[in-house]
Amino acid sequence: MALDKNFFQDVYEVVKLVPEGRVTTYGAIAQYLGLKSSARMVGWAMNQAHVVSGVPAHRVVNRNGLLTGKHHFETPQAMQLRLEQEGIIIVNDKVQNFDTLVWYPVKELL
DNA sequence: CGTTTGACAATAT
DNA sequence: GATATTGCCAAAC
Repeated sequence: MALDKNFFQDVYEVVKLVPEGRVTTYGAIAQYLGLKSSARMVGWAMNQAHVVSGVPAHRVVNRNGLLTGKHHFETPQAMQLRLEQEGIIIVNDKVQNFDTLVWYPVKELL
């Protein structure tokens, strides 16, 4: 984890730690980094995520379980497609069983 | 160098 | 319950 200096780097590491078939939220990541409501920075970081390889940004959704950032993917369908590929059911751009699939780094890695 | 905005979230009205 | 406001940090303008 190592919060060197790059906020983004930490975000990427946490996202990489997300288990397959599982999703996380911006707030969860922000919380894990010690912040409380700077989920926007996480979103910012994800904007750069497409530049970095190995960052499963498709596993990051908003606290509502909605695929808000699908538009930032190669194709808007890529996000939903990848999630479904991992066994996650997406309906109307929303993660089904989100409560069960959500993965909190603070809680799991603690 | 000051202002705006961004893949959000939590609180307040 | 839904809309409006605030917080947070960094990058783009």
